[in-house]
Amino acid sequence: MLSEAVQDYLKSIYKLAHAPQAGEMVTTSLIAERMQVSAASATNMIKKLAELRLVDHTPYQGVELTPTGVKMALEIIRHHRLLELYLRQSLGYDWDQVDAEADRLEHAISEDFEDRIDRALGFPTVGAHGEPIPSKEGDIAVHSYRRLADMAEGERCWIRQVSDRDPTLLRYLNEHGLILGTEVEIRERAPFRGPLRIAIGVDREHHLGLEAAEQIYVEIAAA
Amino acid sequence: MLSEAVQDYLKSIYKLAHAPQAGEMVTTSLIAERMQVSAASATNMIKKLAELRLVDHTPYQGVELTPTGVKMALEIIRHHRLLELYLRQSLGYDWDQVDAEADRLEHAISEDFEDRIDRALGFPTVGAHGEPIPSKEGDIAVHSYRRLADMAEGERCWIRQVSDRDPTLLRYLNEHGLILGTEVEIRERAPFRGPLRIAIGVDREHHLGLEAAEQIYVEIAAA
DNA sequence: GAGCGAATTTAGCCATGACTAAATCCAATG
DNA sequence: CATTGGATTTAGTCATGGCTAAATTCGCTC
Repeated sequence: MLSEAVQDYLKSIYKLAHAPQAGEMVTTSLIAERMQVSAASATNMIKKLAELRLVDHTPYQGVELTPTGVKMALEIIRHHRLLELYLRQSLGYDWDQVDAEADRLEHAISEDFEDRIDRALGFPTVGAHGEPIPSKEGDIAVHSYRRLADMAEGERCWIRQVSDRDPTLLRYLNEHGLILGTEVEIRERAPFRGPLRIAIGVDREHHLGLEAAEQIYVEIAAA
Repeated sequence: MLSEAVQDYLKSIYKLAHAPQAGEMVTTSLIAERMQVSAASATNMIKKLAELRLVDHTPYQGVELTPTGVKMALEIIRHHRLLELYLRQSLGYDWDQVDAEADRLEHAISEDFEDRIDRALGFPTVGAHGEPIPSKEGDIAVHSYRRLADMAEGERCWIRQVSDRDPTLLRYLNEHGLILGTEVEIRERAPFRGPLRIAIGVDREHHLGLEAAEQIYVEIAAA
C-alpha cells in the first residue's frame, strides 16, 4: 500500500504532466509548488518514487511517470472524482466544496466503497467539474476541449469542463451561471488580454477576465 | 488538530474505560493490546497524551481521560457511529463490514460531512449496532442493558445492542436472526458455562455459546 | 520482609516526510 | 567561453510513532 504522501505526489505529477501547457518533463519546482512543499522535500520524495519505480527521474531535468506510476495515479484520481460526484449528488455539496472534502477522503476509502458509490452514481464517466473519470482498469477518456479564453469573437460553445483548482473561481462562475452545459457566445474580445464579453445562456451577458476564461474548457457549437 | 494516532488511542481508552468489566484505571497493557501495539509504544503515547492534558497518568497504575480527553473521544466516536450507520443505510453495507470502513473514514471527514450525514440519517441517536451516538455537544445516552449471557431461564428480552468488535460474530448472529430488535427467550441454561438454548423470534431455536451471549445486550421484556 | 514474576517504563533505534542551509549544476548572457 | 542566477540536489535536523532489549517497579507469595 502506497503512503498518502506518495499518492498525493503521484496525483500531482500526473496532473502537471497532463496540464494543457505542460512540457515533456515535470520539474521538481513545479511539484514542490503544487504540493506546497520545499524543493528539497520534493527532491527527497522524487528519489523515493524513482526507487519505487513509479517515476523515471532525470536529475536536474524532471520526472515522468512510469506505466505503473500512471496506473497508480489514475486509481487515486478515480477515487477523487467519484467522491466529488458522490458528495455533490448524494450529500448536496456545492461545486466549490467537493474538491477539498474529496482530498481528505480519497486515501481512506476501500475498493468496496469505490464500487458502491460508483454503482450509486450509475457508473459515471465524467466528474463534478467535467473531468473524465478513469475506469477501474486504468483507462481514461481524452477530451479535446478548447479553452474559452482561446475562442474567437462570434463563436458559440458549451461549457464542458472547469478547473477545480480554485474554489473561489468555482463560486464566482456558479454565481454567474457559468456551469457545465451552459451555452456561451463570445461577443467581444477586448484587446491587450482584456476581458471577454460573453453571452451566457439566452439572456445574460458578462465581462469575463481571461484568467478565468483560461480555466474553462468548451466544446464548440456548430455554427 | 489531533493526529490520527492520538485519536485512535483516545477512542480505545474511552471504550476500555466504559467496557462492562472495566476497573477504575485503564492499564498500559490493555491499551497496547487493543491498539495492536507493543507496551513500550503505548507508554510512549500515554506520555504524549498526558502532556496534551488528554489523560491523567499515574505511572504503573494506568490512565484516565480528562474531561477534554472525554470530549475528544466522544467526537471521534460520534464520527465513527454516524459513519457506520450511513454506510449501512445509504450504501448497503452489511452489519459486519461497517466498522472497518468507518475506522478508515472517521479521521478523514470534516464537520460539514458529519452534519450532512447526520441530517441525511434524520439525526439518529443510536448506531448500527445499537450503541448510543454522542451528540455534537458531547453528551452520550447511558443505556442500562443487561448481557444476554446473564439472563435467567424463562426470561424474555429484546436485543438492543451488539458488540462490533468481531465481524465474524456479527456475521454469525446475522445468519441466525439475532439482530437489533429481535425478541429472545431463554429456554435453558446449560451448566458449567455451557450454551444457552434460546428462542429467536417466534419459531426459531438456537444453542448460543456464552462467549457470544456476552457480546449481546438486551432489554428485558415485561413478564 | 525477601524474592519472584509480570507489568511498566526507559533507552536507544528505525522509517517517514517535512524543514533549512549549503553546495552544485545548467542554461543563458555578455 | 567565462560568469552568473535560478533550479536542483545534498547534508543535516526535527517530529511522529512505531520497534526491541534492558531496567525498574509493583504486588503477591513464602
